[in-house]
Amino acid sequence: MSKLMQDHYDPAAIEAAAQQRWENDNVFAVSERPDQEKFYCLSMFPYPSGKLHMGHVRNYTLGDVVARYQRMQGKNVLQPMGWDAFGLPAENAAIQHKTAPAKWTYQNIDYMRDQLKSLGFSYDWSREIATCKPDYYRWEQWFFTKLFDKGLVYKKNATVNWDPVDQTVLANEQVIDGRGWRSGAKVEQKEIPQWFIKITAYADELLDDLEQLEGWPEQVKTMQRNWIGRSEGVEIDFSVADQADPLTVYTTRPDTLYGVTYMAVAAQHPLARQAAQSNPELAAFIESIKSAKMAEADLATIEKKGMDTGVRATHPLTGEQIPVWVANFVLMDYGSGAVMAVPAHDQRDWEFATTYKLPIEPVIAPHSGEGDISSSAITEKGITINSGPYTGLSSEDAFNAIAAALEKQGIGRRQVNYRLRDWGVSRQRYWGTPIPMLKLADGSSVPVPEDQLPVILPEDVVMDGTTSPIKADPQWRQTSYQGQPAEHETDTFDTFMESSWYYARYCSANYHDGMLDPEQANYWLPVDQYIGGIEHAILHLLYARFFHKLLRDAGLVNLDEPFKRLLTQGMVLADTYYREDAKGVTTWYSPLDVDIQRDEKGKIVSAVLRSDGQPVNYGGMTKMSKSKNNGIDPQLMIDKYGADTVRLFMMFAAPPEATLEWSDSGVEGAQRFLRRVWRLVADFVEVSDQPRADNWRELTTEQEDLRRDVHRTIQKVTDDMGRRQHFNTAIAAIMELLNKLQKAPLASAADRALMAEALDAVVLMLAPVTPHLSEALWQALGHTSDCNFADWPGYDEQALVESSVLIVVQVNGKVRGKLTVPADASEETVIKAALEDENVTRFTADKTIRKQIYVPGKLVNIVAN
RNA sequence: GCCGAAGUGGCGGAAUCGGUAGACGCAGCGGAUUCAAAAUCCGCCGCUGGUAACAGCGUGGGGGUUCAAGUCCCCCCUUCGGCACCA
Repeated sequence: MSKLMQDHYDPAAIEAAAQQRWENDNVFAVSERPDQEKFYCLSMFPYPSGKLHMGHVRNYTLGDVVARYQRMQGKNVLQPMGWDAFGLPAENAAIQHKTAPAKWTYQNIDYMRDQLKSLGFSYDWSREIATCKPDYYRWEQWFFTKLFDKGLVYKKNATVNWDPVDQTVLANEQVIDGRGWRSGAKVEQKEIPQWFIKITAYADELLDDLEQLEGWPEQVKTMQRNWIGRSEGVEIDFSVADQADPLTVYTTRPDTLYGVTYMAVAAQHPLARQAAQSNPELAAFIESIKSAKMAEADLATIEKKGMDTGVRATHPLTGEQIPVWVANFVLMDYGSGAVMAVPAHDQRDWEFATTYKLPIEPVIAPHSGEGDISSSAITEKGITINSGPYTGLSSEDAFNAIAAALEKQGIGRRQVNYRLRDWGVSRQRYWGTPIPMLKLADGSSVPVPEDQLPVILPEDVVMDGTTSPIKADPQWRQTSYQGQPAEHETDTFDTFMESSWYYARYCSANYHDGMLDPEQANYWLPVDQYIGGIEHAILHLLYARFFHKLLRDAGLVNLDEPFKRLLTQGMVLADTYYREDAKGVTTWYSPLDVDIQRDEKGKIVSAVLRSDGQPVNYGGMTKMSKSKNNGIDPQLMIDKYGADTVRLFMMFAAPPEATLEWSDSGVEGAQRFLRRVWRLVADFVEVSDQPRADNWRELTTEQEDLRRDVHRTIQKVTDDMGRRQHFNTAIAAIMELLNKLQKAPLASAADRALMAEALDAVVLMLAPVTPHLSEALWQALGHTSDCNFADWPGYDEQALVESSVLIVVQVNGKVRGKLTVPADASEETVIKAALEDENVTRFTADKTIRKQIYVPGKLVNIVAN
């Protein structure tokens, strides 16, 4: 008999062949088809840092599985890919390698594109975007000038976070623990003119529309709600002696107004500066706290410091004189840069008052009656005390009464406040989109006229390590505006700008007449499934949602939200191993270079470095990182096992949201399974010329059971992949079925028909995860259609019907027996049989039966004592 | 501190709506095949006791609800992620 297919699974050969066909035939390029249901599947695009890491592989495998599954559901699936190509690493690499950021970036893109192709992802490459190309960023510049015209852009001279390593300004949202989120350098304070976009104008909508996002994890929506931080309070004016302007503060607790014992202002507050002019001690103090870290995260943990300015404010209701302090925990940029302090009912104020021996005056009796003002503040609401005419009111009533009184006197206003601040988009970097603004001789700023866009960033530059090449080049800056000399803005945009609208650009990636082709954008949008790391839960996703609303208000798209369903994938971890030398210096070793030793039960007892046979310490499972040398290069794994094996392992080892622990032996197990699938098909193909039954009417009990298993598996895998997105259990179910199929006979015509049906289903169900293998096996099974677009297997309700069921019998909740009964057996019959079970009677013999619980088709519980 | 998620065999994980805890895989052990090895195949595999049938225990800890709890409620511990006194 001739060999119809190779009996050995050779991933390298079949993967290359499949990928070549897909590329040659442009299989995954799509266009709008109004008659077909569309599905837009998007994975967060990568920064082209050099090569793919496992986190990318996981993210893009998840996306590809979803895209391929939806394609097999008959949908018109768009799955694009591109490059978040601007960013600081390119500048650092350029300095290090004495090359230009552009060149480095383009080389990385070329390499990583090949890697993505070698993983078999079904992208429409005709829509590839690189954000550093003028035909992308020109529209971002254009849109910014439109926002300027609408009054949504403004410039302000503001205190900003200065990253001394990256030489750049960071938004507060981008500062983590007082350090730059990318460089890790300690952030300093600096005043620089900045461009801002008014995201706060959309705060309410960004908050309210979260409710529309039913396909988003609740956890992410909660984070965004907290980030926006809407609060309702009152703005109160405190008059200050010898000052025309009052000291204005915002509070959410006007009910505690009678408990104000001091005020606190920021170091940069005009009142503090003025007081410092005649008070050298105060000036020195202000100088000392100005250099301190000012990120909100750090404010929480720094030691609270303050000094009395000598200035006195007047209490708006009692007329009392209140000392004004300068304090290091008050931010000039947040609200008015001043707060009223109520130490009895605010923990921070309490601690500060305790430190500086300031009075603490309780004005609220808490509802619970608990709390001791000598040990901490009482923040609970209650009934007002010591509050003049407002005494005896509930906190809520006091809030309203005091707010009304202040409003009547014109010294207070009810106000909604947000934690969210406007988006500072200026960066002092070179490798970014030039901000399309011109500075005129009179110091004013105007947008670059539309016919002069794009403002092109020169790519052929030399980096000196400190100054941006466009800042260093006076020629580049010079231009004219309406016949007058003008200067280009030399700052560039925050790279979150590019990633805030790329999802929309993909819909008409090659459109030259505008930012978006609204017709194409409105066909594809919204993104039906967005997939990316949980670390983007706030910043990127909030900016992208904001940008979408801006695009909508510009008439470019017509929906409120860009991402319908969101999947946030967990990190990829690996084992860490290290040694510490005599000086306490730690060296980390790659898990690939370490051998594990186990005891007879398989428990790990020691680890040695393969090169010298000496022991190394185990440092636990942590996120793959360069610093711990535990990154596993995806390329090595693809070369060794093939893309399908890597993809299968990634999907099988953990559910998507959980962390994934890398395991070499787990990868081998994945490959073992694929070899078994291959061989089972090969064995079946050997008998493919023998007759098969053409109906399911005359099956034996064994054949019926097997067919039921096949259709149950289809049912489960369909639910797991589509609704639950638990790909690990889908794969487990397929593995389970394969174990049964391997034991099934091929002797009769019915056996062979059954196997043919089962193998078709297995190959198709695996296709989203292991597309190359499935394509090869689909052909081997005699199909001429394209596996990528084959119909997802359906299940036969008839085949699922079972004639008998297993009933668990419990006595007092403990399993004491199992019964197989006809599926249509009555409750009485089942309970009777349960009571007669030999092991059951052992536990009921000397007891009185009190109760019998019957869960149809599942369980009987006999309660006896 | 607050918010969120989680804690299950030697390991990764499963148990989807309160109904057999440990599916599937890894590791391990025993066997077959082999000159031998790899590969492959078959079997065992939560802990304790027992030849076994079976029994007791068991889902971070402690309480509770229920005929029945990994799942629900209360308290506590630990880990991870996010946030940072929000005026």
